Amino acid sequence: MAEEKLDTQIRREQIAEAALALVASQGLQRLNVAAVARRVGLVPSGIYRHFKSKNEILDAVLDLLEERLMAMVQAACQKVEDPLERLRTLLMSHVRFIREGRAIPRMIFSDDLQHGSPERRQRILGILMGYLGRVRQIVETGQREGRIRANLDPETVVMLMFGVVVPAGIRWHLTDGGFDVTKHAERSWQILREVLTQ
Amino acid sequence: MAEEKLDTQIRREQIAEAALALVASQGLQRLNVAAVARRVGLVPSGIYRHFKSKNEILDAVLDLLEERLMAMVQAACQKVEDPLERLRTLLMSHVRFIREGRAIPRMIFSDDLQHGSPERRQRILGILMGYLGRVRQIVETGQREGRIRANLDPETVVMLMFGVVVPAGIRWHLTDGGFDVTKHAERSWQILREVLTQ
DNA sequence: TGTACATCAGTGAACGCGCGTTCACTGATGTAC
DNA sequence: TGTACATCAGTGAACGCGCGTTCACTGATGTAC
Repeated sequence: MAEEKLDTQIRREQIAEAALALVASQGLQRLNVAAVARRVGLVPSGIYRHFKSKNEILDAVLDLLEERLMAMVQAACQKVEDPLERLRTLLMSHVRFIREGRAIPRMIFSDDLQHGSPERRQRILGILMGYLGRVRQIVETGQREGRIRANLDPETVVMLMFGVVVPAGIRWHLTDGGFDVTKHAERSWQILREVLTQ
Repeated sequence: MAEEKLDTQIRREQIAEAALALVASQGLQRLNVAAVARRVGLVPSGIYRHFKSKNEILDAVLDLLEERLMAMVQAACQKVEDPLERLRTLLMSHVRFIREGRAIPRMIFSDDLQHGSPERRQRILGILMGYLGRVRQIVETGQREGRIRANLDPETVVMLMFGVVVPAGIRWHLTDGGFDVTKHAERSWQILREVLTQ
């Protein structure tokens, strides 16, 4: 089945990526060892040469997830300077991710994950808070620079941004892509922008 | 185990309620026939006197869910007249539900459910759209009455409301109730209200 | 440069657990006479 | 009012499937001499 023997380092990456892709397209519930194995061209038991358990794979997936979330913020910050534009860019990145079926919000909201071990929930919370913290920094910078109204609670603003992305993702998935996430994000942004600046 | 023999009609209700409560407190993943049975004081196989399958139980739970969502809107409409106040009341009802651990948002967002049969996804989408439609009516009424800015897209407004509730629920669950949903909803509402009226 | 050996990724069969579901049986409840 | 019978909710044992995981074995790769 395997085309060639590969170093465990490489396989670990392949496996984590495969698992993430599976979660993205089919949800956590359908993430099973057999499917991951198939995707990397191994037999199920072969997975255990590289990971101790399915749980360990999930941890690796969470690492990937965190990496990507952070890269997203970083990219937005590098691309544009203005805080408002950064927020808008971030929003649009999320929209792109949703449309490309890349699991970011999907995992954080999954009940499955939320009911894993306390350590895992802690980890998820950490990823979420780390991300929200970075976004809050953008908001706070905007307030200091006078681009965003100073009398708004940054935390609430961040949650509102979050609230544009998540329900949109849910609806997009439920309708099999029949919900126009882009349009929704643009309209929501227009409204949010108004509140933030006015 | 059973304290007494009960009519299947009564048992069906008990079972559906028990299942809903389980989903609310522990998530869909931990919803199993044995747990439901324990909760109603039956042996697992006893469940099958009243439901053909676990899937049928899930359908009954969805019925309950729809009922409660709609009752929530209805209650808000009966309680207050002003569209803005209705929206606010609705928001606060959701907050209460989250805090009381009643599964409403939890199920609609569950990946598990979203990857059930196409019929089930259709059903969930139907429930969601039915609910959002009712909320949109409130918004549109507000616009006709001049209480809400007419140049806002009602659909987007509804999604923003949705966006206040969902992420709050997620964060509340992740932190085991350590996130102040009420405060978040109040602050969000202040901001939203500003946009809606101004 | 060639040979012997160690390492380790990959395989397939088998195990075991959780869990939904079935089935023959029990016994309480309600009805017919 | 009492007795016989039918109905049907409840039970416990057992089954079967999915799936994560283990294990003995294979064979390719790379290293030592």
